[in-house]
Amino acid sequence: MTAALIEDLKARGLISQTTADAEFIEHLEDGCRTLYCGFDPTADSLHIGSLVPLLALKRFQDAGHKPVALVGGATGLIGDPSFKAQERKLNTPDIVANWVDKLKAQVSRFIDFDAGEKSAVVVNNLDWVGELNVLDFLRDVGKHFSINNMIQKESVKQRIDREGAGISFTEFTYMLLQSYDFAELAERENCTIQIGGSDQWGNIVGGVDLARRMYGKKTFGLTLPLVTKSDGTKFGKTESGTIWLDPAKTSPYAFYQFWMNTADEDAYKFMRYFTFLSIERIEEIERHDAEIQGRKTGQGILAEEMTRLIHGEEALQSARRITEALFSGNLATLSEKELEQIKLDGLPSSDLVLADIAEIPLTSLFTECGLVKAGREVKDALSRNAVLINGEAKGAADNMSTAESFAADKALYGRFFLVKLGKKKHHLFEIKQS
RNA sequence: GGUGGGGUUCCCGAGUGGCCAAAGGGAUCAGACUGUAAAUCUGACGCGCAAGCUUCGAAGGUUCGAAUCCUUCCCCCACCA
Repeated sequence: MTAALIEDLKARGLISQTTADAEFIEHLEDGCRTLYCGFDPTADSLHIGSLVPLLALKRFQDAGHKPVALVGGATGLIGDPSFKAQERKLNTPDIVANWVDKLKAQVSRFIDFDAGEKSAVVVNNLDWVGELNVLDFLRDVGKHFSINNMIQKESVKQRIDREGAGISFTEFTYMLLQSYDFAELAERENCTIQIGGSDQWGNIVGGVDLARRMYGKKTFGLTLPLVTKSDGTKFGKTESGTIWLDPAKTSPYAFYQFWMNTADEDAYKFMRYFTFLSIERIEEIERHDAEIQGRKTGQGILAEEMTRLIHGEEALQSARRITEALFSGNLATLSEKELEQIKLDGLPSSDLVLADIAEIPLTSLFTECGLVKAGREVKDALSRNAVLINGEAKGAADNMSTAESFAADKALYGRFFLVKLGKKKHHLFEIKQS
Protein backbone atom coordinates (compact mmCIF):
# COMPACT_ATOMS: atom_id res chain seq x y z
CA MET A 1 0.00 0.00 0.00
CA THR A 2 2.84 2.34 0.77
CA ALA A 3 4.84 1.25 -2.20
CA ALA A 4 1.87 2.41 -4.20
CA LEU A 5 1.95 5.76 -2.41
CA ILE A 6 5.56 6.40 -3.29
CA GLU A 7 4.94 5.25 -6.84
CA ASP A 8 2.02 7.61 -7.11
CA LEU A 9 3.90 10.55 -5.64
CA LYS A 10 6.76 9.93 -8.01
CA ALA A 11 4.45 9.69 -11.00
CA ARG A 12 2.90 12.98 -10.02
CA GLY A 13 6.27 14.61 -9.76
CA LEU A 14 5.56 15.36 -6.13
CA ILE A 15 8.86 14.22 -4.73
CA SER A 16 11.59 16.77 -4.81
CA GLN A 17 14.04 15.26 -2.34
CA THR A 18 14.01 12.70 0.42
CA THR A 19 16.48 11.77 3.09
CA ALA A 20 17.83 8.24 3.12
CA ASP A 21 15.80 7.04 0.13
CA ALA A 22 15.81 3.28 0.50
CA GLU A 23 15.58 3.33 4.24
CA PHE A 24 12.75 5.82 4.06
CA ILE A 25 10.65 3.61 1.84
CA GLU A 26 11.28 0.66 4.11
CA HIS A 27 10.24 2.76 7.03
CA LEU A 28 6.98 3.69 5.36
CA GLU A 29 6.14 0.15 4.44
CA ASP A 30 6.50 -0.97 7.98
CA GLY A 31 3.06 0.15 9.19
CA CYS A 32 1.32 3.34 10.10
CA ARG A 33 3.79 6.19 10.44
CA THR A 34 3.26 9.65 11.79
CA LEU A 35 4.24 12.55 9.59
CA TYR A 36 3.92 16.28 9.94
CA CYS A 37 3.92 19.42 7.90
CA GLY A 38 4.04 22.94 9.26
CA PHE A 39 2.02 25.94 8.16
CA ASP A 40 3.02 29.32 9.45
CA PRO A 41 0.35 31.92 10.07
CA THR A 42 1.50 34.72 7.80
CA ALA A 43 -2.07 35.71 6.90
CA ASP A 44 -5.60 34.90 7.96
CA SER A 45 -5.89 32.22 5.32
CA LEU A 46 -3.74 29.75 3.45
CA HIS A 47 -3.34 30.32 -0.25
CA ILE A 48 -2.96 27.83 -3.04
CA GLY A 49 0.78 27.82 -2.56
CA SER A 50 0.27 25.78 0.60
CA LEU A 51 -1.99 23.36 -1.14
CA VAL A 52 0.65 20.95 -2.38
CA PRO A 53 1.96 20.04 1.08
CA LEU A 54 -1.50 20.17 2.60
CA LEU A 55 -2.88 17.73 0.07
CA ALA A 56 0.22 15.61 0.48
CA LEU A 57 -0.76 15.09 4.11
CA LYS A 58 -4.03 13.75 2.84
CA ARG A 59 -2.30 11.53 0.33
CA PHE A 60 -0.26 10.01 3.13
CA GLN A 61 -3.31 9.57 5.28
CA ASP A 62 -5.17 7.88 2.45
CA ALA A 63 -2.24 5.51 2.22
CA GLY A 64 -2.51 4.59 5.87
CA HIS A 65 -0.36 7.09 7.73
CA LYS A 66 -1.14 9.51 10.49
CA PRO A 67 -0.90 13.19 9.57
CA VAL A 68 -0.05 15.95 11.99
CA ALA A 69 -0.77 19.44 10.80
CA LEU A 70 1.34 21.89 12.69
CA VAL A 71 0.26 25.48 12.78
CA GLY A 72 3.20 27.69 13.62
CA GLY A 73 1.97 29.89 16.41
CA ALA A 74 5.58 30.24 17.52
CA THR A 75 7.46 30.20 14.23
CA GLY A 76 4.91 32.63 12.81
CA LEU A 77 6.11 35.14 15.35
CA ILE A 78 9.63 34.89 13.98
CA GLY A 79 9.39 34.58 10.20
CA ASP A 80 11.08 32.04 8.00
CA PRO A 81 13.99 33.58 6.06
CA SER A 82 14.30 30.65 3.65
CA PHE A 83 14.80 32.02 0.15
CA LYS A 84 13.19 35.28 1.14
CA ALA A 85 14.89 38.30 -0.32
CA GLN A 86 14.13 40.55 2.59
CA GLU A 87 13.64 40.62 6.30
CA ARG A 88 9.97 40.59 7.14
CA LYS A 89 8.23 42.75 9.60
CA LEU A 90 6.97 41.07 12.71
CA ASN A 91 3.28 40.68 13.40
CA THR A 92 1.92 41.18 16.87
CA PRO A 93 1.21 38.09 19.00
CA ASP A 94 -2.53 38.67 19.10
CA ILE A 95 -2.77 38.93 15.34
CA VAL A 96 -0.75 35.78 14.90
CA ALA A 97 -2.88 33.98 17.49
CA ASN A 98 -5.96 34.96 15.57
CA TRP A 99 -4.47 33.68 12.34
CA VAL A 100 -3.50 30.43 14.03
CA ASP A 101 -7.15 29.77 14.83
CA LYS A 102 -8.19 30.43 11.28
CA LEU A 103 -5.53 28.22 9.78
CA LYS A 104 -6.35 25.42 12.18
CA ALA A 105 -9.92 25.42 10.98
CA GLN A 106 -8.88 25.58 7.36
CA VAL A 107 -6.32 22.83 7.53
CA SER A 108 -8.75 20.60 9.40
CA ARG A 109 -11.06 20.34 6.44
CA PHE A 110 -8.61 18.31 4.43
CA ILE A 111 -7.65 15.58 6.80
CA ASP A 112 -9.69 13.00 8.62
CA PHE A 113 -9.84 13.17 12.42
CA ASP A 114 -11.83 10.03 12.83
CA ALA A 115 -9.80 7.33 11.22
CA GLY A 116 -8.61 5.06 13.99
CA GLU A 117 -4.88 4.92 14.45
CA LYS A 118 -4.30 7.17 11.48
CA SER A 119 -6.55 9.94 12.79
CA ALA A 120 -5.17 13.36 12.09
CA VAL A 121 -3.98 15.79 14.74
CA VAL A 122 -3.55 19.53 14.63
CA VAL A 123 -0.91 21.03 16.90
CA ASN A 124 0.50 24.47 17.59
CA ASN A 125 4.20 24.77 18.20
CA LEU A 126 3.61 27.65 20.56
CA ASP A 127 2.47 24.99 23.02
CA TRP A 128 6.01 23.79 23.52
CA VAL A 129 8.13 26.67 22.26
CA GLY A 130 6.17 29.16 24.32
CA GLU A 131 7.26 27.67 27.60
CA LEU A 132 10.89 27.36 26.64
CA ASN A 133 13.26 29.75 28.34
CA VAL A 134 16.18 31.33 26.58
CA LEU A 135 18.94 29.67 28.53
CA ASP A 136 17.50 26.20 28.14
CA PHE A 137 16.98 26.84 24.47
CA LEU A 138 20.52 28.02 23.96
CA ARG A 139 22.00 25.17 25.97
CA ASP A 140 19.79 22.31 24.79
CA VAL A 141 19.02 23.30 21.23
CA GLY A 142 21.48 25.95 20.15
CA LYS A 143 24.45 23.88 21.15
CA HIS A 144 23.65 21.36 18.45
CA PHE A 145 23.86 23.86 15.64
CA SER A 146 26.97 25.05 13.95
CA ILE A 147 26.96 28.58 12.70
CA ASN A 148 29.50 27.50 10.14
CA ASN A 149 26.95 25.09 8.68
CA MET A 150 24.05 27.43 8.94
CA ILE A 151 25.61 30.24 6.98
CA GLN A 152 26.41 27.76 4.23
CA LYS A 153 22.71 27.04 3.71
CA GLU A 154 21.48 27.92 0.28
CA SER A 155 18.24 29.18 1.79
CA VAL A 156 19.89 32.09 3.56
CA LYS A 157 22.84 32.56 1.25
CA GLN A 158 21.44 35.43 -0.71
CA ARG A 159 20.63 37.21 2.51
CA ILE A 160 24.16 36.76 3.71
CA ASP A 161 26.00 37.35 0.46
CA ARG A 162 23.86 39.90 -1.17
CA GLU A 163 24.67 43.53 -0.93
CA GLY A 164 21.78 45.49 0.51
CA ALA A 165 19.99 42.58 2.16
CA GLY A 166 21.11 41.18 5.46
CA ILE A 167 19.39 38.95 7.95
CA SER A 168 18.56 39.53 11.59
CA PHE A 169 19.50 37.11 14.31
CA THR A 170 15.79 36.56 14.85
CA GLU A 171 15.16 35.19 11.40
CA PHE A 172 18.46 33.39 11.36
CA THR A 173 17.26 31.47 14.40
CA TYR A 174 14.13 30.31 12.65
CA MET A 175 15.75 27.12 11.55
CA LEU A 176 16.46 26.18 15.16
CA LEU A 177 12.82 26.55 16.05
CA GLN A 178 11.59 24.45 13.20
CA SER A 179 14.20 21.83 13.92
CA TYR A 180 13.11 21.83 17.52
CA ASP A 181 9.51 21.28 16.43
CA PHE A 182 10.48 18.14 14.61
CA ALA A 183 12.54 16.88 17.52
CA GLU A 184 9.66 17.52 19.91
CA LEU A 185 7.10 15.85 17.67
CA ALA A 186 9.44 12.91 17.27
CA GLU A 187 9.65 12.63 21.04
CA ARG A 188 6.04 13.38 21.92
CA GLU A 189 4.07 11.91 19.03
CA ASN A 190 6.60 9.50 17.66
CA CYS A 191 6.49 11.53 14.49
CA THR A 192 9.17 10.27 12.16
CA ILE A 193 8.59 12.13 8.93
CA GLN A 194 8.45 15.78 8.03
CA ILE A 195 7.25 16.97 4.67
CA GLY A 196 7.30 20.46 3.22
CA GLY A 197 7.99 22.56 0.18
CA SER A 198 11.42 22.27 -1.38
CA ASP A 199 12.36 25.58 0.20
CA GLN A 200 12.07 23.79 3.53
CA TRP A 201 14.80 21.29 2.84
CA GLY A 202 17.36 23.02 5.01
CA ASN A 203 14.97 23.34 7.92
CA ILE A 204 13.83 19.75 7.61
CA VAL A 205 17.33 18.34 7.53
CA GLY A 206 18.10 20.49 10.55
CA GLY A 207 15.23 18.79 12.34
CA VAL A 208 16.34 15.32 11.37
CA ASP A 209 19.75 16.05 12.84
CA LEU A 210 18.37 17.59 15.98
CA ALA A 211 15.95 14.73 16.66
CA ARG A 212 18.88 12.36 16.52
CA ARG A 213 21.12 14.48 18.69
CA MET A 214 18.57 15.36 21.34
CA TYR A 215 16.58 12.17 21.55
CA GLY A 216 18.46 9.64 19.49
CA LYS A 217 15.48 9.40 17.14
CA LYS A 218 15.80 8.33 13.56
CA THR A 219 13.63 10.52 11.36
CA PHE A 220 13.08 11.27 7.70
CA GLY A 221 12.31 14.23 5.51
CA LEU A 222 10.60 14.63 2.17
CA THR A 223 10.19 17.78 0.16
CA LEU A 224 7.64 18.57 -2.48
CA PRO A 225 8.40 20.63 -5.54
CA LEU A 226 7.82 24.31 -5.71
CA VAL A 227 5.02 24.98 -8.16
CA THR A 228 6.30 26.88 -11.16
CA LYS A 229 4.65 28.12 -14.30
CA SER A 230 5.90 27.62 -17.79
CA ASP A 231 6.09 31.34 -18.47
CA GLY A 232 8.23 31.93 -15.42
CA THR A 233 5.81 34.17 -13.55
CA LYS A 234 4.86 33.44 -9.99
CA PHE A 235 2.29 30.75 -9.42
CA GLY A 236 -0.79 31.62 -7.43
CA LYS A 237 -1.13 35.28 -8.21
CA THR A 238 -3.44 37.06 -10.57
CA GLU A 239 -4.11 40.65 -11.40
CA SER A 240 -6.34 40.83 -8.37
CA GLY A 241 -3.79 39.29 -6.06
CA THR A 242 -3.22 36.05 -4.24
CA ILE A 243 -5.59 33.11 -4.67
CA TRP A 244 -6.70 32.26 -1.14
CA LEU A 245 -8.42 29.16 0.08
CA ASP A 246 -10.86 31.19 2.14
CA PRO A 247 -13.99 31.75 0.02
CA ALA A 248 -14.48 35.11 1.70
CA LYS A 249 -11.15 36.27 0.28
CA THR A 250 -11.25 34.54 -3.09
CA SER A 251 -14.72 33.62 -4.27
CA PRO A 252 -15.29 30.12 -5.59
CA TYR A 253 -16.03 31.72 -8.95
CA ALA A 254 -12.67 33.54 -8.97
CA PHE A 255 -11.03 30.36 -7.77
CA TYR A 256 -12.61 28.38 -10.60
CA GLN A 257 -11.56 31.02 -13.10
CA PHE A 258 -8.00 30.94 -11.81
CA TRP A 259 -7.67 27.31 -12.78
CA MET A 260 -9.52 27.86 -16.04
CA ASN A 261 -6.80 30.29 -17.01
CA THR A 262 -4.00 27.82 -16.55
CA ALA A 263 -1.67 27.62 -19.53
CA ASP A 264 -1.86 24.43 -21.60
CA GLU A 265 1.69 23.54 -20.70
CA ASP A 266 0.87 23.66 -17.02
CA ALA A 267 -2.59 22.15 -16.88
CA TYR A 268 -1.61 18.48 -16.74
CA LYS A 269 1.27 19.10 -14.40
CA PHE A 270 -1.07 20.92 -12.06
CA MET A 271 -3.56 18.07 -12.31
CA ARG A 272 -0.87 15.73 -11.10
CA TYR A 273 0.18 18.07 -8.32
CA PHE A 274 -3.19 19.14 -7.04
CA THR A 275 -5.94 16.70 -7.88
CA PHE A 276 -6.71 13.19 -6.73
CA LEU A 277 -7.45 12.03 -10.24
CA SER A 278 -5.51 8.90 -11.04
CA ILE A 279 -2.39 9.16 -13.12
CA GLU A 280 -4.05 7.00 -15.75
CA ARG A 281 -6.99 9.36 -15.98
CA ILE A 282 -4.74 12.40 -16.27
CA GLU A 283 -2.68 10.78 -18.99
CA GLU A 284 -5.85 9.96 -20.82
CA ILE A 285 -6.99 13.57 -20.67
CA GLU A 286 -3.61 14.74 -21.85
CA ARG A 287 -3.66 12.35 -24.78
CA HIS A 288 -7.15 13.38 -25.70
CA ASP A 289 -6.27 17.08 -25.62
CA ALA A 290 -3.22 16.53 -27.75
CA GLU A 291 -5.44 15.21 -30.49
CA ILE A 292 -8.20 17.76 -30.50
CA GLN A 293 -8.23 21.17 -32.13
CA GLY A 294 -9.05 24.34 -30.29
CA ARG A 295 -9.65 24.69 -26.62
CA LYS A 296 -8.28 21.96 -24.41
CA THR A 297 -10.43 20.15 -21.90
CA GLY A 298 -7.68 20.05 -19.28
CA GLN A 299 -8.27 23.44 -17.71
CA GLY A 300 -11.96 22.78 -17.31
CA ILE A 301 -11.39 19.48 -15.58
CA LEU A 302 -8.71 20.99 -13.40
CA ALA A 303 -10.95 23.90 -12.42
CA GLU A 304 -13.76 21.53 -11.65
CA GLU A 305 -11.70 19.18 -9.54
CA MET A 306 -10.05 21.94 -7.57
CA THR A 307 -13.18 23.94 -6.91
CA ARG A 308 -14.99 20.84 -5.72
CA LEU A 309 -12.06 19.83 -3.55
CA ILE A 310 -11.65 23.19 -1.86
CA HIS A 311 -15.14 24.66 -1.87
CA GLY A 312 -17.46 21.73 -2.38
CA GLU A 313 -19.95 20.59 -4.96
CA GLU A 314 -22.45 23.36 -4.45
CA ALA A 315 -19.88 26.13 -4.87
CA LEU A 316 -18.60 24.39 -7.95
CA GLN A 317 -22.03 24.44 -9.52
CA SER A 318 -22.35 28.15 -8.76
CA ALA A 319 -19.02 28.88 -10.33
CA ARG A 320 -20.01 26.95 -13.40
CA ARG A 321 -23.34 28.73 -13.68
CA ILE A 322 -21.62 32.10 -13.64
CA THR A 323 -18.98 30.99 -16.06
CA GLU A 324 -21.48 29.66 -18.53
CA ALA A 325 -23.58 32.80 -18.35
CA LEU A 326 -20.68 35.18 -18.80
CA PHE A 327 -18.58 33.38 -21.34
CA SER A 328 -21.29 32.02 -23.56
CA GLY A 329 -21.61 35.55 -24.89
CA ASN A 330 -25.33 35.35 -24.82
CA LEU A 331 -26.75 37.52 -22.08
CA ALA A 332 -30.19 37.69 -23.56
CA THR A 333 -30.89 34.11 -22.68
CA LEU A 334 -30.43 34.74 -18.98
CA SER A 335 -33.64 34.73 -17.00
CA GLU A 336 -34.27 37.13 -14.18
CA LYS A 337 -33.95 34.23 -11.75
CA GLU A 338 -30.59 33.31 -13.22
CA LEU A 339 -29.31 36.83 -12.84
CA GLU A 340 -30.38 36.84 -9.22
CA GLN A 341 -28.68 33.52 -8.75
CA ILE A 342 -25.48 34.76 -10.35
CA LYS A 343 -25.40 37.59 -7.91
CA LEU A 344 -25.88 35.20 -5.01
CA ASP A 345 -23.28 32.89 -6.47
CA GLY A 346 -20.62 35.45 -5.95
CA LEU A 347 -20.13 37.37 -9.15
CA PRO A 348 -18.83 40.77 -8.05
CA SER A 349 -21.79 43.09 -7.91
CA SER A 350 -22.94 46.41 -6.54
CA ASP A 351 -26.05 48.44 -6.11
CA LEU A 352 -26.74 51.40 -8.29
CA VAL A 353 -28.82 54.43 -7.49
CA LEU A 354 -29.49 55.91 -10.90
CA ALA A 355 -30.01 59.43 -9.62
CA ASP A 356 -26.58 59.39 -7.99
CA ILE A 357 -24.52 58.24 -10.91
CA ALA A 358 -25.72 60.57 -13.61
CA GLU A 359 -22.72 62.86 -13.20
CA ILE A 360 -20.14 60.21 -12.43
CA PRO A 361 -17.79 59.19 -15.25
CA LEU A 362 -17.59 55.49 -16.04
CA THR A 363 -13.95 55.58 -15.03
CA SER A 364 -14.90 56.50 -11.48
CA LEU A 365 -17.86 54.19 -11.31
CA PHE A 366 -15.89 51.15 -12.35
CA THR A 367 -12.96 52.00 -10.15
CA GLU A 368 -15.15 52.44 -7.12
CA CYS A 369 -16.95 49.16 -7.57
CA GLY A 370 -13.64 47.35 -7.81
CA LEU A 371 -13.92 46.28 -11.42
CA VAL A 372 -10.58 47.92 -12.18
CA LYS A 373 -7.76 49.37 -10.15
CA ALA A 374 -7.49 52.73 -11.85
CA GLY A 375 -9.53 54.84 -14.18
CA ARG A 376 -7.03 54.57 -16.96
CA GLU A 377 -7.84 50.91 -17.40
CA VAL A 378 -11.37 51.99 -18.19
CA LYS A 379 -10.17 54.74 -20.48
CA ASP A 380 -7.93 52.30 -22.25
CA ALA A 381 -10.75 49.80 -22.68
CA LEU A 382 -13.17 52.48 -23.81
CA SER A 383 -10.74 53.68 -26.43
CA ARG A 384 -10.84 50.18 -27.90
CA ASN A 385 -14.56 49.67 -27.49
CA ALA A 386 -13.88 46.93 -25.00
CA VAL A 387 -16.52 47.95 -22.48
CA LEU A 388 -19.90 46.31 -22.84
CA ILE A 389 -22.89 47.40 -20.82
CA ASN A 390 -25.62 44.84 -21.24
CA GLY A 391 -23.93 43.83 -24.43
CA GLU A 392 -23.74 47.32 -25.84
CA ALA A 393 -20.23 48.49 -26.69
CA LYS A 394 -19.12 51.81 -25.24
CA GLY A 395 -16.44 54.09 -26.61
CA ALA A 396 -14.30 56.91 -25.30
CA ALA A 397 -17.06 59.41 -25.90
CA ASP A 398 -19.38 57.58 -23.54
CA ASN A 399 -17.26 58.09 -20.47
CA MET A 400 -19.22 61.13 -19.34
CA SER A 401 -22.65 59.94 -20.40
CA THR A 402 -23.22 57.50 -17.62
CA ALA A 403 -26.87 58.34 -17.34
CA GLU A 404 -27.49 57.24 -20.90
CA SER A 405 -25.45 54.08 -20.61
CA PHE A 406 -27.34 53.11 -17.51
CA ALA A 407 -30.74 54.36 -18.57
CA ALA A 408 -33.44 52.54 -16.67
CA ASP A 409 -35.17 51.31 -19.78
CA LYS A 410 -32.01 49.49 -20.85
CA ALA A 411 -31.77 47.47 -17.68
CA LEU A 412 -32.38 43.75 -17.92
CA TYR A 413 -35.72 43.02 -16.29
CA GLY A 414 -35.73 46.64 -15.26
CA ARG A 415 -33.01 46.13 -12.69
CA PHE A 416 -29.75 44.57 -13.91
CA PHE A 417 -26.76 45.84 -15.81
CA LEU A 418 -24.05 43.40 -16.66
CA VAL A 419 -20.80 45.17 -17.42
CA LYS A 420 -17.97 43.49 -19.21
CA LEU A 421 -14.57 45.09 -19.52
CA GLY A 422 -12.15 43.35 -21.78
CA LYS A 423 -12.52 39.64 -22.18
CA LYS A 424 -12.65 38.53 -18.60
CA LYS A 425 -13.72 41.23 -16.19
CA HIS A 426 -17.38 41.25 -15.28
CA HIS A 427 -19.47 43.14 -12.83
CA LEU A 428 -23.17 43.07 -12.12
CA PHE A 429 -25.04 46.23 -11.17
CA GLU A 430 -28.49 46.19 -9.71
CA ILE A 431 -30.68 49.26 -9.59
CA LYS A 432 -31.71 50.33 -6.14
CA GLN A 433 -34.13 53.07 -5.27
CA SER A 434 -32.64 55.49 -2.80
C1' G B 1 30.95 55.17 17.78
C1' G B 2 34.30 55.58 13.06
C1' U B 3 34.89 55.05 7.66
C1' G B 4 32.88 54.10 3.05
C1' G B 5 28.50 52.91 -0.10
C1' G B 6 23.31 53.47 -0.54
C1' G B 7 17.63 54.95 -0.24
C1' U B 8 14.21 56.89 -7.58
C1' U B 9 7.39 55.68 -9.78
C1' C B 10 4.63 47.72 -8.23
C1' C B 11 9.85 45.27 -8.73
C1' C B 12 14.84 45.68 -10.83
C1' G B 13 17.41 49.79 -12.41
C1' A B 14 19.14 54.63 -15.33
C1' G B 15 19.16 59.63 -14.29
C1' U B 16 23.98 64.58 -10.97
C1' G B 17 20.39 72.02 -12.04
C1' G B 18 16.07 73.19 -16.95
C1' C B 19 14.55 69.13 -22.82
C1' C B 20 11.97 64.74 -16.12
C1' A B 21 5.88 62.30 -14.58
C1' A B 22 11.55 60.72 -14.80
C1' A B 23 15.59 55.92 -19.85
C1' G B 24 15.54 50.56 -20.08
C1' G B 25 13.75 45.79 -18.46
C1' G B 26 10.16 42.88 -15.74
C1' A B 27 5.26 42.58 -13.87
C1' U B 28 0.37 44.37 -14.92
C1' C B 29 -3.97 46.10 -18.07
C1' A B 30 -6.35 46.51 -22.95
C1' G B 31 -6.45 45.37 -28.40
C1' A B 32 -5.17 42.05 -32.70
C1' C B 33 -4.40 36.64 -33.63
C1' U B 34 -6.62 32.31 -31.06
C1' G B 35 -9.31 28.63 -27.58
C1' U B 36 -11.30 32.52 -21.31
C1' A B 37 -4.09 28.97 -23.56
C1' A B 38 1.02 30.12 -24.95
C1' A B 39 4.10 32.80 -28.22
C1' U B 40 4.00 37.22 -31.16
C1' C B 41 2.67 42.20 -32.52
C1' U B 42 0.27 47.03 -30.93
C1' G B 43 -1.10 50.45 -27.22
C1' A B 44 -1.38 51.92 -22.05
C1' C B 45 1.30 52.00 -17.62
C1' G B 46 1.61 58.39 -10.75
C1' C B 47 -3.70 60.37 -9.95
C1' G B 48 -7.66 62.86 -12.50
C1' C B 49 -13.40 62.82 -17.70
C1' A B 50 -10.79 67.29 -17.92
C1' A B 51 -8.60 71.74 -16.25
C1' G B 52 -5.03 70.26 -13.42
C1' C B 53 -2.77 67.92 -9.15
C1' U B 54 0.92 64.98 -6.48
C1' U B 55 6.03 62.08 -6.83
C1' C B 56 12.34 60.54 -6.67
C1' G B 57 13.77 58.29 2.27
C1' A B 58 11.89 63.00 5.67
C1' A B 59 12.01 68.14 6.82
C1' G B 60 14.04 72.69 5.70
C1' G B 61 17.16 75.87 2.40
C1' U B 62 19.73 77.90 -2.23
C1' U B 63 17.79 79.04 -7.24
C1' C B 64 13.68 82.10 -12.09
C1' G B 65 13.91 76.59 -11.92
C1' A B 66 15.92 70.70 -7.85
C1' A B 67 15.32 63.58 -8.29
C1' U B 68 19.83 66.31 -9.15
C1' C B 69 23.21 71.59 -4.99
C1' C B 70 23.40 72.80 0.68
C1' U B 71 21.77 71.66 6.01
C1' U B 72 19.69 68.54 9.56
C1' C B 73 17.27 64.06 10.51
C1' C B 74 15.62 58.80 9.56
C1' C B 75 16.68 54.00 7.50
C1' C B 76 19.74 50.09 4.96
C1' C B 77 24.51 47.78 3.69
C1' A B 78 29.91 46.76 4.18
C1' C B 79 34.25 47.13 6.91
C1' C B 80 36.46 48.76 11.43
C1' A B 81 35.82 49.63 16.85
